[in-house]
Amino acid sequence: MPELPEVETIRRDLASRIVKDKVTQVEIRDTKTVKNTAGSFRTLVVGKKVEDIDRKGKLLALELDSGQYILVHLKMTGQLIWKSKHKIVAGGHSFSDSACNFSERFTRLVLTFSSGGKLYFNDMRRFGYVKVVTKEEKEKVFANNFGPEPLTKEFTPEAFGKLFAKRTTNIKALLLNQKLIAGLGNIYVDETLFAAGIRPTRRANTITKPEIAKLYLEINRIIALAIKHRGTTFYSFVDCEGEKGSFVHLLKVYDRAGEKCAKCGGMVAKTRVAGRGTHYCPKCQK
DNA sequence: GTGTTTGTTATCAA
DNA sequence: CTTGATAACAAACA
Repeated sequence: MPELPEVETIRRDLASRIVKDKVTQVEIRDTKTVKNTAGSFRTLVVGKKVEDIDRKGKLLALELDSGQYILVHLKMTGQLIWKSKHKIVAGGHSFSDSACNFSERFTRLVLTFSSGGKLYFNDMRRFGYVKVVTKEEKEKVFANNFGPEPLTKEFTPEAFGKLFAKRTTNIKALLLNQKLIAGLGNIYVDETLFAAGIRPTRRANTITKPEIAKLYLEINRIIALAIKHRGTTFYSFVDCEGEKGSFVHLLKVYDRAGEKCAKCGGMVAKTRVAGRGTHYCPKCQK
């Protein structure tokens, strides 16, 4: 499940590899993945150079030298894998580094670049998508669909605190809402609530000022730490070289139901909150 | 065959 | 208009 730290890892790695490179070929293997018609996607992308890669929350935006953007959302099982020229064996369907777990079984789209490298969009579940949009559309999506993002100057304690005042929804649903805070998903919501000692079921307007302050700090701390560890690999997340993220080893509650709580030695519980599997310590989290 | 996994949106209700 | 709650989607795996 790529959340902010995973998508940021991909953004950084991919930018160092494909910025200033030009798309020479587009291979659409699954038309559902591409939100434009196949013909227009090809026309809008082939011959264009990637100028930069932007991101908001979990959404990537590849800026083209045409001024347009390729929006890329990985949803649950999407992957962006880069194979430079020297890693591609002639024919393009097998790779010199076969030890890595790359498979084209779920490849939905392949972009070939001037450098000879190829970018693979893999997505087992087919929730993810790519979509070419104008600069105006990209800016509208970034502005309207996302609240402030952790670790940015828009994410202030004041802005964060305001979210709680009149809301009666549970804190977990609030943190998962991308329009309120950009980038958190199921894993990091469970982890930040554990770190802050708050139960996922607590109503937002019952969270105290000190708890909000603590949660604010923990969100920034955990997201920064997870980026440093190149994200969490659960099912299918890998970076653009096919490598797993190591934050999975630092998870305190996610997928640890029945194990000992790292703080109190009690047992981590699992329930369902906001329609999602939810992990927490009944003793530490009030 | 069944239940489980989750990011996002549609839909309906209040 | 805002907010909230829930289902639905997709597909593989145990």
